[in-house]
Amino acid sequence: MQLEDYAVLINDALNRQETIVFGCHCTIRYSGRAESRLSHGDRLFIIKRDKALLIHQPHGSMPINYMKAGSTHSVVFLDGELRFKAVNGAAKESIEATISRVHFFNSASLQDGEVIELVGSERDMSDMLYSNPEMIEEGFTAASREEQTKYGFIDVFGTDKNGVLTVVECKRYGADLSAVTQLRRYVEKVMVSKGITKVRGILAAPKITENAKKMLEDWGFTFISVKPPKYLEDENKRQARLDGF
Amino acid sequence: MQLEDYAVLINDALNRQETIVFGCHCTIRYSGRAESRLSHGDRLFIIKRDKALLIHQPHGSMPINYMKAGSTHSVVFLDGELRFKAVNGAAKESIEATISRVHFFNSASLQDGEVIELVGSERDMSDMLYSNPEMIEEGFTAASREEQTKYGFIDVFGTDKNGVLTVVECKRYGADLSAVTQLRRYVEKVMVSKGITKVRGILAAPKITENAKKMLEDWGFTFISVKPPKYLEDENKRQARLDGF
DNA sequence: GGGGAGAGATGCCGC
DNA sequence: GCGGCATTTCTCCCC
Repeated sequence: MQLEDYAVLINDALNRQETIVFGCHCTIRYSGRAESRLSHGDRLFIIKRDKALLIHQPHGSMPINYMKAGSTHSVVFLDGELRFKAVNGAAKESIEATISRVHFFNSASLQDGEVIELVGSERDMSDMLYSNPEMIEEGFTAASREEQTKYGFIDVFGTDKNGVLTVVECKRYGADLSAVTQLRRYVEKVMVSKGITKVRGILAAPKITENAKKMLEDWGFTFISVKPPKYLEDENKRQARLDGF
Repeated sequence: MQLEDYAVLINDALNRQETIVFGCHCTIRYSGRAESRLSHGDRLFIIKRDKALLIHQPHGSMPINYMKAGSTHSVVFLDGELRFKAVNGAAKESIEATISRVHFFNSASLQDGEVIELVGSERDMSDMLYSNPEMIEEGFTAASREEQTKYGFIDVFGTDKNGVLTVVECKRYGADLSAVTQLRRYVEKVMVSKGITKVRGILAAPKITENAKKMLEDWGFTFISVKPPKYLEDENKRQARLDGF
């Protein structure tokens, strides 16, 4: 297979809306929101049926260059090399690659309409706390859950055992300074909206950094250690127990 | 090629540290920080030489499941299907896929030691402002740039024409509420550290949301519209000018 | 389409 | 390793 033959192969596959994968030796230039150059090396190109483009180096998790779905791709053979060009008009972005060798190539009409089911998000965490307010604090009453209240996107909003309005902010990961400032912003908004000065803030997360804890305490807020729920893990544990018998 | 033959192919390629790509019909389960399930459909599997795993649906920019570099992968043929398993981090995370058909397969020893050159980051933006303080304000004097001052990671720190201490926070994208709270946090930290009450805050970004602008003004801070630098674009423009003659 | 916030965020750099 | 923060963040949801 000659290098120029891949131009036909790629353009045909693009027209057929196939998923395209090829490994090649190339240089790459990107221009758009930022700009980048990448000198000679082996990379993996992926073009999906929705015309999303991913260019990967042979290491690392993230694409080294990419373009969103709805882009326009073309390949021409010129001066003994393939000139690949991707353009996203809406985003005013473009990628140009000069390909001097193709190591392998494949394309196929992949079909997949499935949507992933994911458990353990922050939303699941706030659902859990809303349904089990005693996990927040003894005597806590949950009033609203991740609803667009006029106070903002508050995860859980309610009153403590003393009837004090309380904002609960959930983080599925370790809480940092920005989590505290976010909570602070919500608490201040509730205070201004309600015209009151006593509003509590609770940060619920698996853990919290030292600096964030200090800032939290400076503002009189409370930290509670909560992990996001994992149904499948619970299933596995139950299964393990059953298997034990 | 029989389905079971791919087990040998994949395991051999793993041992040779090749970059592996294959399209297949499968179901996927993930368990780790969160948990997920994905029912039958066609997907693209990528395993890199550093053992990073990416699983893509035939649409969208992001992998539907993934595992970081340094994972352990294995494939066995069982009950007429391929059982793929990836494990990482002392078995804290794992992906299991049941593959009922392989549409295509490729592996190759891709080599690439190049590092991308990228222009237009926030760092480039703060460099630009530090070197050209008149872009911030007439009469501005820049004292430090993105240094680990005892006040935190302040992008540009200096004094305005009246000698008032000023914190400049850069955003390469549109500034939002969290950008304002970040600036606020730095300003407050400088005020406490220096024991003074008059510290200015300037937010430098291409644009700012309406709510963020309101909060900024409530706090007496200033917004200036600055875009991140793009050398290549400048080059192109210069080239276009030259071509015009 | 803009705004706001999460993500199995990831990756980078500094201490 | 943790911490703090940018990212060509991307994606989703809601107004």
